Amino acid sequence: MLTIGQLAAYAGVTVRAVRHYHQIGLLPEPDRDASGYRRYGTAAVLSLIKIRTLAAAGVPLSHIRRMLEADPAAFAEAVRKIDDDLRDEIERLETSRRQIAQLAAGDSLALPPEVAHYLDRLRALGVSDVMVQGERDGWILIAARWPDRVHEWIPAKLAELEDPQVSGLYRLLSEIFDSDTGDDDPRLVEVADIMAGFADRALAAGQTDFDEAAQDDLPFDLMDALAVEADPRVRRLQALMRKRGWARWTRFDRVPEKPG
Amino acid sequence: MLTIGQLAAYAGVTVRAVRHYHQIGLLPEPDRDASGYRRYGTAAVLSLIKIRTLAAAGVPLSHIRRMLEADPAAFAEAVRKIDDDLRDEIERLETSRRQIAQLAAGDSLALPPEVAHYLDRLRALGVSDVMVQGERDGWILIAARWPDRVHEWIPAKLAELEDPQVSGLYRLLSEIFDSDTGDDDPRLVEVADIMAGFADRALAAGQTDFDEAAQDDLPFDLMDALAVEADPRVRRLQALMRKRGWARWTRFDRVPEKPG
DNA sequence: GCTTGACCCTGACGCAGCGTCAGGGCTCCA
DNA sequence: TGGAGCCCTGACGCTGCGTCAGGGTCAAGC
Repeated sequence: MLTIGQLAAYAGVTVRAVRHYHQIGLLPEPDRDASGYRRYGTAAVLSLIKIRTLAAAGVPLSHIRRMLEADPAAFAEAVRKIDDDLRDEIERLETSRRQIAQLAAGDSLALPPEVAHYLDRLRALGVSDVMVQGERDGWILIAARWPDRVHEWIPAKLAELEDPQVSGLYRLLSEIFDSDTGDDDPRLVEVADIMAGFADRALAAGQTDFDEAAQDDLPFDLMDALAVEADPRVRRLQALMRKRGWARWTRFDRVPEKPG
Repeated sequence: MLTIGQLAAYAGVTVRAVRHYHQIGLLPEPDRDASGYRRYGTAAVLSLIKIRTLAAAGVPLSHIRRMLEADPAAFAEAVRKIDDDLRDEIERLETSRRQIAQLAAGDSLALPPEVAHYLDRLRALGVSDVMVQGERDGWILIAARWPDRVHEWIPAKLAELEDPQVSGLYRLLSEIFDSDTGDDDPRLVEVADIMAGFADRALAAGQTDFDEAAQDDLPFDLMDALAVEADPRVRRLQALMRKRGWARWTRFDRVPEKPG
């Protein structure tokens, strides 16, 4: 006859676990000896080993109870379900691991790798760190809203960067935001003119690279707010754009709003 | 400005989760509007998306807090550790899954597949179901004690079964246990003579197939008890073996005890 | 102006599977 | 005879929220 400590050691579990199994009725309470100690026989050892085996495989204790008293067919069925759950869980963890791996580089926290590449390209074109960080935050908002569509949009954005006018615009914005001027900086008007030009041309070409998904205004509202928080002169830019017939600021070079 | 519901929906978490993050200080409490509702800005959206990304990867919330305020080097280090943990966890689950797969067949619950094969061989030799089940339970005890060594011992046991005397002994035992005789069944003496013969020969040949590991008596004590519980006539067999100089019953054909 | 439904608030308990005291008794060995 | 190392019960703690309970608020339609 074994004590609870010997039983637990034999089965490779803790004493506390055995008592827990008693408490929830998974393992029957054995008889006590003269001093009130629990004493276990072989049946308990075998049961406990089976319980440990299933529990180690991640089977919930409530299922284990049912499995141990089930007939072979029901048992096999339960095993199949557990195996399916395990497969799903492994898959989930592997997905997490891939995301975590990308996350190692600072930029890609919560961002797919294509976006990180796009940000690198911006940096290479001479866009300032502050602006790249703003772009990154914007893409985090986009990726959270349309995680599956980012990989469609990024190539178009990368292609746009090949246009010297576009990259020039980004650099010009960088310079403005890096400088300490006020709302009266004349370069703001210059920027608005360029941007309105892009937007007009895109509209004429029927170009809608953020397409129907962009019906949802919220992400763009947030991005506008983000931009204003990053630099208050953006508010002036928004006003200038409105005067030129464009409602939002962040969406201007993505999907044109109907002028008005 | 977003309400808590809008914020949660945007980040893909529940409202309750957001409130929980406030409670543990992971996400700062925002300002309230006139009616006491929480109102969130873009910073909260970005934070929450990052938190969700890390949490979905299984990072404990307590770590997330530290990570979000860590410098890039410490962050990268933390990410590496998380990745290691994920790898270990995946490994563990895959091991579980392999065990679970074996467990689909009734016999192999808590048993390695070689043992299941050994049990099948016993059945094929005409050993009764009851005896095979007894053997199975014995091997569960063995496998729990020396999980790494079972695969060394099983081939020797399989080889022994090739000896017609051994398989004959198993069948004889099967017949006895299947019949309804008492302690005076003369076949018990026959069995004891055969077993003692095996034990003597094994001792002479210096054969110790359970070797030093078997210093630990407990598993064999349990197996003896198991056998007695399965059939009380085993007690008679034990007595007969003792008269022939062998202390235990279940270990007789595994490692010979020093006669005494 | 009033209702209705969908939000929001705080506070509190529940869940799984034990770990970990606290405060006591038993046993065995030197 | 004393101390180490077992055993006992009872109770709280941990994670990451889900889920009431018992309220107030807001926007829309009547």
